[in-house]
Amino acid sequence: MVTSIEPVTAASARFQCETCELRSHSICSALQDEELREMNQVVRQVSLDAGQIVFFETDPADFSFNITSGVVRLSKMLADGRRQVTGFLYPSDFLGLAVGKDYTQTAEAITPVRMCRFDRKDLTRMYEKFPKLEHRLLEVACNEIVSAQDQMLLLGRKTARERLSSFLLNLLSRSNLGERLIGEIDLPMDRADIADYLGLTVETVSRTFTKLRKDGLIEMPSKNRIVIRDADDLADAAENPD
Amino acid sequence: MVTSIEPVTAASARFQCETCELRSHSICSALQDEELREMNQVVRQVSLDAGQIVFFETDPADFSFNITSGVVRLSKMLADGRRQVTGFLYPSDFLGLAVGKDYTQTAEAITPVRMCRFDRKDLTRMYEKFPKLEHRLLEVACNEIVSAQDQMLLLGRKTARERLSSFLLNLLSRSNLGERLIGEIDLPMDRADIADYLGLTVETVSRTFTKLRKDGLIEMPSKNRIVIRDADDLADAAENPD
DNA sequence: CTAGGGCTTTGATGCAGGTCAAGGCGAAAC
DNA sequence: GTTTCGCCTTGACCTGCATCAAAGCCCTAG
Repeated sequence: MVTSIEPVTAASARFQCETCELRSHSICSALQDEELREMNQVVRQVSLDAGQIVFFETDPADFSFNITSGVVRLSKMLADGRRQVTGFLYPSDFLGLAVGKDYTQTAEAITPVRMCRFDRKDLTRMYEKFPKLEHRLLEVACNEIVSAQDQMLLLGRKTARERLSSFLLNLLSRSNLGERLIGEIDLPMDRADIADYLGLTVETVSRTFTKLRKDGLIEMPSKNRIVIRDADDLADAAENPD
Repeated sequence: MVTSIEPVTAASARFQCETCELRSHSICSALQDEELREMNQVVRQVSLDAGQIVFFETDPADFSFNITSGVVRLSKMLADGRRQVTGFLYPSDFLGLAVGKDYTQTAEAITPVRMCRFDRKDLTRMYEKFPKLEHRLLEVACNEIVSAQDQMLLLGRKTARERLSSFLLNLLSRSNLGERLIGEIDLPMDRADIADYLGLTVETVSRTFTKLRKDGLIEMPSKNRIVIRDADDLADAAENPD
């Protein structure tokens, strides 16, 4: 559950959005200064500690969020405890596209997280006023569909080695938004999260990390730190069984 | 490739949309009579034979479609031929949400198919004129995201038996749009399509059909015809390993 | 500095589903 | 009717990943 909800005064909030460095990446990029100011009227800053739930998969879907810092894990569970992680959200990612009455997955902070929270009713009013916003959101939704399809291919047809390689490459491109790809990435999630994201077990994930390391494709300065020696080689590994 | 593209005269087209029985299910439900008439100016009816490609996964994404009859299979391939079927589209389904320059998957008719084809440029103009249309499309996109997540859970964590049971239940609910669930469904796709959709092999799909039949969960009057004896029992099978 | 606990890795073994190989079966062609 | 051909099913065997079990490795608390 949400720990701290700090209402933002009109003045400070306005200031914040205008100077927000994520503005060009997030859905806010659809809005002009003037329009953004209006968004500010309905946004609240929210902070979560690592491990806290943003929402649970049957909660009424009252809010949407824009991650401003930290990482959020999305997942679905079966009654017997089997879990599928459906995604990891980073700063500038939008959370809560759901169209129905309730959320269909659980969102949990895996690091300390800050985000902008919107009441979905307010957001609906914003859509009507600024169709550009809805257009942008459709764009976001389409991108999500495309990655979901990639993930289906991964889960349905790829080997453990291909899965982990694909995953690392994804993280690499996301962690360097717009910049050139430097070869080092940080893993804020633990092995169980990775396993549940890739449809594997922790043991297989661990063994596969070891193999990639022994094959010289990656280095592991620490458990949560991966250096990619050659992104092209890893891209091969991501699409060739073995 | 598209075989027959029949331009529709303004008069006949107008008539068609107004009396289209799928109107309330498709994206057209967002539009009033007057607005729909305008959509008609930019739509073309397209017919395909079974087996024909609608578009290929690297083609420029110039068109979007509304299926009016038949079934379309969506899929992605790896270089070595492994294939993941990402979905089956039925009448009233929208095809071509892609946001990028190119399609990211292949669409192929698996039965004779008819659809309404839109030039994406025209569609963009329509969005601007009728924001309701874009709103509706966002709704469609969100639904697609939700099913994609269900499919990830299926591919990542379910057993063969659970996968096939889930699949049959999905078909059951889709093939009876809005009506009560009668227990019989038609399988327009072959075993290879099902296998590639569920992340299995044809052999496993076949064996699993046999098991479900022997367990009394389904009957198979013919290869492409399935009778669901008890939807609740099948729903159990869809979420319990074994 | 040492002990404890939670992650991660590694090893040994098992099994669900893949692979390989025959048959079956129904529809279309002749 | 009978041949053929493409799909589907079944059987025998194999394997990649899961499962079960036991160390290792931090990190934190005392």
